Parts: sequence; C-alpha cells; structure tokens
Amino acid sequence: MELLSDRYNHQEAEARNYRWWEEQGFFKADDRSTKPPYCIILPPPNVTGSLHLGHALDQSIQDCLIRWKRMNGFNTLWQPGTDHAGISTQTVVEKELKKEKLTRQGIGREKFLQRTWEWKRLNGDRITLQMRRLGASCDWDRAVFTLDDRVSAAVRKVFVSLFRKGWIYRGQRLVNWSGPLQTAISDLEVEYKQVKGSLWHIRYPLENGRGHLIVATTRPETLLGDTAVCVHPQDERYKQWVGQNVILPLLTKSVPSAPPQKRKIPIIADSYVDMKFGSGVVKITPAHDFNDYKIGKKHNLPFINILDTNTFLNEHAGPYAGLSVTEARKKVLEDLKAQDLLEKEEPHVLNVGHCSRSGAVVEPFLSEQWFVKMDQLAVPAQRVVESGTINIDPESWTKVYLHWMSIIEDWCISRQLWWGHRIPAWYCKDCQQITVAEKDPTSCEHCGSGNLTQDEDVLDTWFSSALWPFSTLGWPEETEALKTFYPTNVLVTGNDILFFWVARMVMMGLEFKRDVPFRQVLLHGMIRDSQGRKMSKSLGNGIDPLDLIEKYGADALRLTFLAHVHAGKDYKFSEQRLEGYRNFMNKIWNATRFALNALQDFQVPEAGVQALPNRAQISSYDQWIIYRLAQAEDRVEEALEEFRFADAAGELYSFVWYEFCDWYIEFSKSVFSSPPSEERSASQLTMAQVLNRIVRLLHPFVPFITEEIYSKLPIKNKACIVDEYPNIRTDRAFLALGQEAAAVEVDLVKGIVSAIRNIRGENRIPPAARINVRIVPSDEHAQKIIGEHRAVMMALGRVDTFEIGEDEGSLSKCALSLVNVQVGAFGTSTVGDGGQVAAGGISGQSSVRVIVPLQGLVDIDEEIKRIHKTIEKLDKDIAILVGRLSNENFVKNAAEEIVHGDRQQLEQAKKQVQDLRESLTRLQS
RNA sequence: GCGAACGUAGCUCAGCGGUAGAGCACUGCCUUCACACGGCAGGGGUCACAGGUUCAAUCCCUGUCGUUCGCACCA
Repeated sequence: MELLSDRYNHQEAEARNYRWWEEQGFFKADDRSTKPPYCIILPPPNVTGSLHLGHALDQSIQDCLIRWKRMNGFNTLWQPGTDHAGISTQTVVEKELKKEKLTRQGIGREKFLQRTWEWKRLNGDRITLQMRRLGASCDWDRAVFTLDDRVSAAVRKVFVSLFRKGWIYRGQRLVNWSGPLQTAISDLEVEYKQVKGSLWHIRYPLENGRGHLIVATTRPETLLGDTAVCVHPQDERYKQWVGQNVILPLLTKSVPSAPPQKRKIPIIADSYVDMKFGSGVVKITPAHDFNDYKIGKKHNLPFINILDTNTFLNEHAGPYAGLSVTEARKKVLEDLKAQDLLEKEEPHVLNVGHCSRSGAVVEPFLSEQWFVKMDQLAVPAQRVVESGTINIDPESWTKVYLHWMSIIEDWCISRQLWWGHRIPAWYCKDCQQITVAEKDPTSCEHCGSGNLTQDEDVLDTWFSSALWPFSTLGWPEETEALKTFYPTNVLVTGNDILFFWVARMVMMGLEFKRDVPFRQVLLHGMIRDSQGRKMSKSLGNGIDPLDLIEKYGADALRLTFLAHVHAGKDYKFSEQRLEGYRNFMNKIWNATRFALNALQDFQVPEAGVQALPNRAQISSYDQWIIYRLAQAEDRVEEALEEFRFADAAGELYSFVWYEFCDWYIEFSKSVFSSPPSEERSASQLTMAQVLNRIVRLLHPFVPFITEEIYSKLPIKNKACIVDEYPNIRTDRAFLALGQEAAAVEVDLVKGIVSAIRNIRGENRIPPAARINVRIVPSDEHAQKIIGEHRAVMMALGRVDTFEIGEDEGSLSKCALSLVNVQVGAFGTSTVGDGGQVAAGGISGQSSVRVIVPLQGLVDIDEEIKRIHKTIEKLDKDIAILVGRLSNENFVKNAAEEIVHGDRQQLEQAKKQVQDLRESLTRLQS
C-alpha cells in the first residue's frame, strides 16, 4: 500500500487534483438527466476584478453546497460567468489610453470598443483562473459573459418587451450625476457620507426694498440656479410676503445685448418647508436638488441648469461659468460677503451623496435618461417573498427587502458610457419619433425614413445582471438547460447587493419566466480586517486570497470561512485563525498517515465500501467510534440542510480531532501493534471504513486534501468528488455496528484515563514517573468494563500496576478521583471528580473511584490543594441545588425531570464530598 | 429621523428559560514509535446597565447606554 509523504504539499496536490477533476469532467452538468437538478448561479465577478476575500467567502459557500449536492446524487450545475462591468472596465481601458496620451473621445467609439474587447480577451479570464485555485467546481464549459451574443439577445428582448408595455420610458429627469465618469448613476450607486459643512444664512433683498429674507443653505453656489424662495403657508413671519418677489443676489439676468438686470424670483408657499429649521425660508433650485425638483414641478417654476456634464459651472452661472462647484462656492461666498449679504455661517453636519465608483460628490443633474417603471414589477416581487416562495436567510433581511420594495423609485438604466449593451432605441431625424427593436431597424417604424441614429447610451450593467438566472441558461430559447435548471435552487451573495441584484432578478424572473429565479437566498456579510474595517485599496489592508492559498492551502482558507460564517454577519478576517485550520489539515494528513501505516497488512475486502466488519469481532472502541460517526453524519447533514456551515464544520472538526484522533487512534494503537488476529483485522476494517467516511464527509469543505487522501485509501471508490456523501440513511448498514452501550463503556474508560491524567497533571507527576492505580468500581457492570479495558487504560494513563478491587485498603497518602458515567446519557463527556451531568435523569449510573498512591512521588500538599479545590466546587453546586430544592415553588412548578435530576445530582455531589473529605483526612494522617 | 442587528473569557464568536461554551491567545509539564502545524493538564467570564415577567433569566418583555448596518433626509 502506498504511504503518505511526511508533509502534505498543498501547492502540488491542489494543482494536480484540480487538473484531474477538470479532465475527468466531474464539474459538468447534464441537461437531460434523471437525477434531480441542483443549480447555483455564480454571482458573475467583474472581468476587471481579481479574486478578493469576499469572492473567496462567497464561492467557498457555493462550492461547499454544490459538492455536497453532487455527492448526494444531484445533477449539479454551478453556472459560472463574468460581468462586463461597464464603468470599471471602461475606466481601466481609459487609464491605459491615458498612458498613451489618448482619450476615449479622441479615438472614437468604435476604436475604443475594439480596445476594450482586446483588453477583455487578454485579461478577462484572470478571475476565473483564480477561482480554480480555490477549488471552485463550476461547469466552466458553460461560462457566459454578459456581452455574449446570446445574453445581448436576451437583453434586447427584455428591453423591447418592457418598452412596448410602457414600463420602460425616456424622460428628462433629475438624476444622480457622476462628474468624473460623466454619466448618470442609479440611486443605489450613491453612497451617503456624513460631511462636516456649514449652514450659511444669506440675505435675499425684497423687491419692494423693505428689507430682506434670510435663507439658510448648505450649498450657496446653487443660488445661481434658484428660481424661487419658499416658506411655510402658515408661517406668520412670512405670510405677508408670499406672492411677492425677492431679488436674487449676485446674478444679473443674462439677456443678450440688454443692460444687466437683477433677476427677480417669487416667494412661494409650500408645507414642505419646516418652519423650525434654519430661518424658515428655503431657496428653491429645481435643477439641482431632488426636493426642489418636486417643488419646481408642483409650482411650475423654471428649471435652470447651471452645470455642465463634467459638473463645472456652465454659461447660466454668468461670471462663475467654468469654475468647479467648490471654486464657485468659495467665490459666491466671497462676493456675498463683499455685498454684505452674508448674515452668518454655522457649522452643520450633512449627508452628501458620493459616487460609489469614482468617489466624487454626486450632483443632482437634469438630463434625458431611460427609466424602468418599478411599481408593477415590484408588486409580484414583493409578494413572492411575503408568501415565502422565496426564502431569505438570514430572515431579518426579508424586512429590509420588503421595505425597499415598498418605497422603490423608477430605475435609471441609461449610462453615458460606451462599454455595455447599447440601448436598442433609434431616433428618426425626420419625424423625431423613437423606434425600439430587437433587431437593428433600417427604417423608422413611424414614418419609414431610413434616417435613423441609435441612442448613444448603454444600459446599466445591473440590467443584464438582472436576467442572469435565465439568460445564462439560454433564454429566450427554450433550452433543455433552462427547462432543467430554472428555477435555480440557491442564490448565495453578499448582503450589499440585495437591491442591486437580488431584487431585480426576482422582478425580471417573474416578469419573463413567470417564476421565481431561485427559491432560497443566502446572504452573507462583508469581509473586514481584524480591526473591523472594510478592506480597501486606500486603506491598504486588503489581503490577496491567492497569497493565503499559496501559504496555507485553499482548503484551510475555505474551511476558515465555512467554519465561521454565521447568518449574514460581517466577518473579521484573521490570519491566525487560518493558521489554526491549516493545522487541522495537517492533523488529518497525519492521522491518515498513521492509519495507512496501521493498515499495511490489511486485506482489502471485495465489497469495498460496503464491507462490514463482523460485529462479534470488533472492539468496543470500534463500536463507539462508529456510533459517534453516525452522530456526526446526522448532525452534519442537518446543519447543511439549514445552511449552518459553521455548525457542520465545527462538528467535523471536533469529531475528527477530539474523538477520532485523540481517542480512537490512541485506543487502536494496542490492537494494531499486536500480532494478526481476527479481532485485529476487524478493527483494521473499521478503521479503514471510518476514515473513508471522514474523508468523504470533509470533502465539500476541504476538497483538495480529501481527494488526495482518498486516492491513497485502501477502501475507496473512484473519486471522492463524485462518491456518495455519507448520511445515516445510505450508510445505515455500517452505522448499525455502532453501539450506544459501547459508547457508555468508552465514556467510562475515557473518564478513568482523564482522572488519572488529571491527578498526574495537577500533582506535577512527570510522565516518566511510575504510578500505581487502584480502581474501585461501584458495581459489577463497571467492574467488568474496567477489567476488559485495563490494558488500554494502563497504556494511556502510563500506569505501572493497575489493581481493581473492592477493598480500598488505606487511603493514606493517596490521590482520589471520582468518575461517574450516566447510562443512557450518551453525548455528555465524563469528567473526573463528578463533572457528569444527567441527561433527563433516566437510566442508572456507574461510578468509579480512581486511587493513586502518591507516597514518594510528590509533595502531598499539592494533592490536598487539589482535593480542596474540588470540594469547594462541589459545595458551591450543593448550595445551589439545596437552595433550589428547598424552594416549594420550584418543586411544585418545575418540570418533573428537572426536579428529579436535581435531586439525583445533589445526592451524588454529597456522596462525592463525603468521599473526598474522607480521603482528605487519610491523606493528612 | 425611521427601521434592524449586536453588546457573553484577552481576541473572534457560538449558545438563548433550568448551575456559562468553542477556536485562537495564555500558564505548567512533555521531543511518549501519525502529527511540536503536536500531546497532556490547567487558569480565565457578577453573559453592557436598570427594571419587569417566572419557581427559575445570559436567554422572554420594557427602558438606558454603547457599537454597527440598512433606509430616508431639513434647505
């Protein structure tokens, strides 16, 4: 049999196994299969991106699910793809051009798009190659790009359909405008940040010359676009002025070839104004503020746009034209001050919208844009979540989703970019009408003119993303893939794109497929650094997952995430924890090394994985570990069903490390080093089968090391990745060999060994020192068990002579520990000195006194201290129990088994204290 | 401003009506024939605070303080 190398070389094994998986076609899904389908759509990473920890977390979860379902016999499809990421990609290419002293406008649209495609051809695969390093088992042959012809066809069909329905429209609106990018962005792409600013109080002279109104503003430069001032209709201070005019400071009316004239703007009244804020007078700038826009519409005010597309002031700003917003603000304030129109300046904290892409301050900007009407689309999307057709996990996000849906505004989908799906709308130069069509039209559908020009803008990248669950599967064609895999099963993504993406997929899926795109949404949090800060380039605290994979292995990284994802919470990443899981990989590797060594002369049975050891020949340890394996399989399955990855991973971690390695392997050493026998062979078979299951159970979490180990196991099927995932139903025959009685037995053995070790440890008896132990069992059952396991206990406790008997003799100079085992209370660990907790208080119990003569070994004072400590602990317990049980109401009202359990515990504790006191007096005698 | 989540061991987090758990870190002992990326043993918490419900509250309710997130936004 092939043995394992001393060290697991993850770099080599990961590359080799991944290549093999791909060559074998294990990731491929089947469009026509009798197996049940299971599909996850990968949130398409940006082609410009490189793998970051957020992806790694997201994809670890998805791959774990896919691998788990694949092993469970599902026809799994993990559908990969990449996103053209309009703004990012365009920015990247523009930066390249800049190095060559070129601009996008300079080379023109066509050349620019060529350049961008070229860039995509060269760099677009980077992130998917990086995903492979993580072990992602996507069906790569199906990889889709959002600008592929097929997807573009879907986009056009959706656009045309919504347009015909009147749900897509074009209009002049106030939109969020990014100056550096020179494009509109959607509400969602605006991030509000608190900024320390000022509230300036400005005097607006009354037209009638009888003084002035004071207007408070945080943006004095927008004064240049004011077309009214507004007060509350009930405001006694200003009622008299409503309907009259004020003179707009600074600006003169720009009438060509006419003498400068002061601009008059009306004083209007609207209950929108808060009388208590500022001066109670608000300036209205309808073209540069969302609230003012509404007032402007309502009161039919003129809209004066004072900005250019680069957000510098335009000709309407008169002498301020050409200045940036910041410069204009400064100048306006200076000028106001010079004219004594500035009443005062107060510090003021305000929320300012920033462009999530460029970081620039977003300007409300009046322009022609395309919008998707949201009201009708939102209704069904709201309903499917309310009704539970789509389940959102964690549940608290359901409310967030529903709230957003209820206040949703129309979606601005046009972007003044070149890289993306160009809007399929053509303007007729002759009749000025719009033709919207799936295929490029040659003539105007209104007047037949061929004088058409296509809209210059492209669609918001999220528009194509919204179609992703069905466009990737072939829609609008009724493909087999679509029939098989739509609706998909689970959508896994960060909670930051719930609105951007998840909500819109739900709307589009319902509209165009008449069914939800997925039934389950699994949201996780964001990755943060160890101090809880966002990882970002500017902070320089980003960690490259590829560096971590290189250093610790992909498996360790995956497990770090999976062992720690909890219900949508942000994840503070720490390399130290990763190191811990790397150590676990090492542990698994070495445990396998031990096992393979112990199985060198093992005869591999014909039946392979189905081979069962003879029940009569396997040891209690074997029966116990199988019993625990069954429990682990059960718990892991239940946890995965409920997406509790951390619980599943935790169960496997502790089962493998603390039961299999710490105890089972130790127990087994004596059998395996003994001469061949039927018992030894049976134990070898058990070891081989249990290890086989452990490896398969771990596979979805840590695929590389498990595949590597699996190939070396004596008992195995072809490949771990496609082997069956063990669960208590499919694995019933083997698990039936596990015995609860054996578990109790082993618990007692563990308890005694721990008690001996505890005495050793606390008394600082060096491991080399010989000790003698006397065990006094409380009953025959315990006595029998102890007799059978005597050799193992001696080995693990490093005991020289080991006596079992009723006669305690003299306890003089002896250490004493008490071990209790509750029969029928499996699962609780047995601890020396009575740490045992009754589970339900049913069944009986065995107790054992462990006596270690200390004469000549140590200073007896240490042992006295140890016993005092134990008694103190027990006394505290007793006090609590007595207090409780002497409370009539407790006895009367509490559940029967609680009261009974307490009584039992009290009795036991009292007995233990008595024993310990007795031994204390003898120890001191 | 509205809504939500969270405040538990030094750190990161589980638990959520019956006497506090894990990992890492820490202390002591040990190079025992799978593993020092290891073994064994151990120390450490009035479960933010104040009330209430209950026989019983870290867990349920109310309030306070603190942290974070989402939404809205007042010029």
